[in-house]
Amino acid sequence: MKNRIAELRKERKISQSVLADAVFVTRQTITSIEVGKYTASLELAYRIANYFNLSIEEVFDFSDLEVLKNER
Amino acid sequence: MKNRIAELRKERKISQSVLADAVFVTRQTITSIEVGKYTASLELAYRIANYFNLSIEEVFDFSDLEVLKNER
DNA sequence: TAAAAATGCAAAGTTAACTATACATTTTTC
DNA sequence: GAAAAATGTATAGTTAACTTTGCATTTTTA
Repeated sequence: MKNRIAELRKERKISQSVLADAVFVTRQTITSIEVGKYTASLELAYRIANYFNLSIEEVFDFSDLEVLKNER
Repeated sequence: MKNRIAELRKERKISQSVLADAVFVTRQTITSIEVGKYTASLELAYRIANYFNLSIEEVFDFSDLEVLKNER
């Protein structure tokens, strides 16, 4: 799943380490999620969105799941 | 983490099985999430919220995480 | 331009989300 | 009131999120 984390970090000049500490995970976790190696948990997604004062839907891109929705 | 899934299901008279099928998980997964045995993944949270035409934040209760937010 | 900070990336280990199966109890429907 | 549907709960197994460690490269700062 795609997300805007790297983009939001750069806009606000926040390093991976600072974000990682703020949301209580390791830098490696932030990196992995940024590059799409895996998807954030719901709690982490919320913490990240909240850190940027955005909703989860504004940070994470669910458009690749819409297909399944339309298949219902 | 708390959520409004059982409540939303009952309002709309949708069984666990029907919801499970609609969001591509087993009934056991829905049950476990409803009773708080574990937290939904981000993708599943999105699918469930979307099924009810709500945002993730409207279905899942993150208030137990606010503490951490305020500690920043 | 050297030092410090930030990023990239990789691998092994742990934990939590989810599946599959199964059976007992409760609720709904006919 | 019997059958069918829905729910509760439990357990063993798989997969994916996340940690930990470590080191190499790039970018920033003094």
